[in-house]
Amino acid sequence: MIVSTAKGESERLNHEDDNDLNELLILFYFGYRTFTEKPNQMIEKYGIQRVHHRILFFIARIPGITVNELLTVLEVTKQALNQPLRQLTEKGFILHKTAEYDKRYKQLYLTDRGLNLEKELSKVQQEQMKTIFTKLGGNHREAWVDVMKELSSVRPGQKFFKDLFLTKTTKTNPNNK
Amino acid sequence: MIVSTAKGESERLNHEDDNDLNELLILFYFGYRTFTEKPNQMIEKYGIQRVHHRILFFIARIPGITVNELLTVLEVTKQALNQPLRQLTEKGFILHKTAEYDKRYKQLYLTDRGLNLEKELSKVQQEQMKTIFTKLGGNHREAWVDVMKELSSVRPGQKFFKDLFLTKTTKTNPNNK
DNA sequence: CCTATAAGTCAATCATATTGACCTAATTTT
DNA sequence: AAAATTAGGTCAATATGATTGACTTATAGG
Repeated sequence: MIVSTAKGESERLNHEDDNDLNELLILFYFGYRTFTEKPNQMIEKYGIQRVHHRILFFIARIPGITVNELLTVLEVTKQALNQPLRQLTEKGFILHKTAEYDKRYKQLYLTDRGLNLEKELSKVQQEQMKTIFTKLGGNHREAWVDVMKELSSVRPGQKFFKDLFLTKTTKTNPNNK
Repeated sequence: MIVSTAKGESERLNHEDDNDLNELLILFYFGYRTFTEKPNQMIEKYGIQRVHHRILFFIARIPGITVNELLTVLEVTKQALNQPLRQLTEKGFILHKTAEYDKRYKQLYLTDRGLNLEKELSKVQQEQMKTIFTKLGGNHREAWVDVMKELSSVRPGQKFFKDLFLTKTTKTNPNNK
């Protein structure tokens, strides 16, 4: 059973009797909801949603990413990306420049407004997790991250992001052309 | 950066230089996708989706749960639950009995077919996570579960589930009436 | 010139979910 | 016994996020 404790001492629950593995779906379903709840509330007033936050997140980490690269990272179709991208542009959170090395490519960047919002959203999520890691102490952060990385690392979008990040943040020309 | 490793030895990444907290959204977004991918593929052939799996999951853990209780656990409206519930009944995965203690209540149960499917789905998810926990070793499972429980425990649906589980699995009469 | 690629768009459809209104049946309250 | 409440169901409209498929424009390159 998942039982929350008020006392710090009994923080570590009985992991033997208690079959952790029987309630994995609960941990992911509710965990994900908690993780996205605050950012969702914050962006609501701008008329944007989860998908827009994800887009801001990735453009923030790979400035100059192209449309095709972004949809490969997100593992969605261009039709799914097109509208939210246009909305973010209209609302002044992102801008795009035609690539000099190839005018077919559109490179995406955050505006100051976009940078500020993305920072706020990331900050809230980071502090929420930091609070938990601090409370639990020990190697909880490292262990949790290790497990989540194992899950993430098998995704094509994550792998593509990794490669992009390594090249785009170390070279001037985004496509090595 | 999130970088997967092939070598077991270098499994534990550098958590100091590497700012884990800067890529939390990636861990959740891709992690959740990996966790749900296999069950999604398995249930596709029955014409059911994620929401149906969640329903099967909770009925399996609280047999005899009523419709209102279930939608409180899932944190959705009755309109959102109604159709998938009907589909699961039509496809022979669940059945409902009118409660003897109050004929307004409909108690939900899995059929043998539903029980089998739910077991298969849970098994796949459990084995996927077990593989990771075994690979990483140490206290990775306990630590990961602790963190996810912290996130989950704040949700009203999780709290309600916890209470339901404690009463429904220890008493004959589901509503203590 | 031909072909491929990047980006955009239109249309139809699906899955998931919401708010709001309204209904029936059963139970509880007054 | 009548009135109010509760559990469950349903209809309609709408929103969000996504898909497949078809088609267009602009650019690049052999």
